[in-house]
Amino acid sequence: MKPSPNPPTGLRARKKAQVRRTIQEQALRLFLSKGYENTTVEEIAAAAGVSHMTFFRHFPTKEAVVETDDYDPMIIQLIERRPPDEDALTALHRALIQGLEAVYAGDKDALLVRTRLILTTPALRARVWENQYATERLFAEALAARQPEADALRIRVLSAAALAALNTALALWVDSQGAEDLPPLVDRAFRALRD
Amino acid sequence: MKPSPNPPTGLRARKKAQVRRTIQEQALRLFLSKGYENTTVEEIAAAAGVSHMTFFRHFPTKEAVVETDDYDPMIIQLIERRPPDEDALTALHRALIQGLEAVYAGDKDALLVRTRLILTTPALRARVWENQYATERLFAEALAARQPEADALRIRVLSAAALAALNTALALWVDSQGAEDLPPLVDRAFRALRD
DNA sequence: TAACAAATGTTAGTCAATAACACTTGGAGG
DNA sequence: CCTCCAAGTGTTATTGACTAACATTTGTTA
Repeated sequence: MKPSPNPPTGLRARKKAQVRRTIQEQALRLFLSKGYENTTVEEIAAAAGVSHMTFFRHFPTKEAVVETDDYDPMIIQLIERRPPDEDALTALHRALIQGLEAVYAGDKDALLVRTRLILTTPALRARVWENQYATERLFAEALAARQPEADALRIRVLSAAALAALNTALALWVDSQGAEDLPPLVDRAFRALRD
Repeated sequence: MKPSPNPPTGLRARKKAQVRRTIQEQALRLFLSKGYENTTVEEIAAAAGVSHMTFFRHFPTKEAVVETDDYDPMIIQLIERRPPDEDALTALHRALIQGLEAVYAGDKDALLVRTRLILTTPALRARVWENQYATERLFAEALAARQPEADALRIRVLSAAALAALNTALALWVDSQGAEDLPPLVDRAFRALRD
């Protein structure tokens, strides 16, 4: 049994990753040009030069092809590293801002395009919120690890509220076509939460 | 052109309402006994003695059959009637509690069963959140009507956070099997929000 | 009671998703 | 280098949500 701490790098694995990337690119291109609902999985697969079965072997659902890479582990780490005397809401605020800066710096335009697509497509919005339900619980766990004394209801409410603040900031960012900068919007959203 | 301020009461309308009710009852019964995913629309329709087309003429999707009657208008009214000098978050808190008491008093057990079904079924959870996206905006509008001076971002964040608090309370209520009372949980959730 | 319209049924589709089975090809050991 | 295994893919068939077109039943209303 191999330890396999890092992914395989053989030709086979490279091909697989390439197919996955191609599917994702073609899907995004088609969604943006003719809309999510008007694009069939069959079309995406054809555009990527594979069969629809290959599509579903790489992505469990049509929605999954739009999903962001999972930022949760990064944010969780950032939360756990906040100073233990820091208020729970502040810790969430700072951790989210730190994580966001990293993503935002490299990806800004792509992030805007994809976020707009998601927020304007009901099926994709629903998918995102479903993910956030899980994220909320991870946040709550991370907060509990920091402060084992804390009230369970309180940290769950604050986790949910923090994600709500982030979502609102994202919505306004998309509304402004990216004219406003995202991190300041998130700051304002958290300040609104604090009264 | 008739004003039609109240629904028609003829035999036809009564039959239609009856069919709708029967479909909803049979659907809920089947969902609870064999699970949402394991129940097909065809089965529900057969149990209600209609064809699957009639099902879809009464409910746009399979998920819609579980949806609560729309409480939004009531809550909106309650928000708008809060004293104008009251803080936005407090207004949301009081309005939600008032609306909740009304629903809770009459419906408690049915509410618990249906809420549990929804929270344990991913497809239904997603549907609820999609609705809450709309509800959030209605709340924000109602708050803006009360206080035209208020910051748009702030009232949207607070609306989203209020719904997050309500959701968390509902989740804990379901977790406790209804042993805890819901209104106090909502109160605690809002207090957590206020720091 | 005749005529209209609302409600439902029948039938035939589309599309997402899954399953079963066959095929191609990279990778590891001899 | 060759062989064999398994990962990756293709083909085909099926289920289930949902839609469209058209026919049929059944209140309503004049």
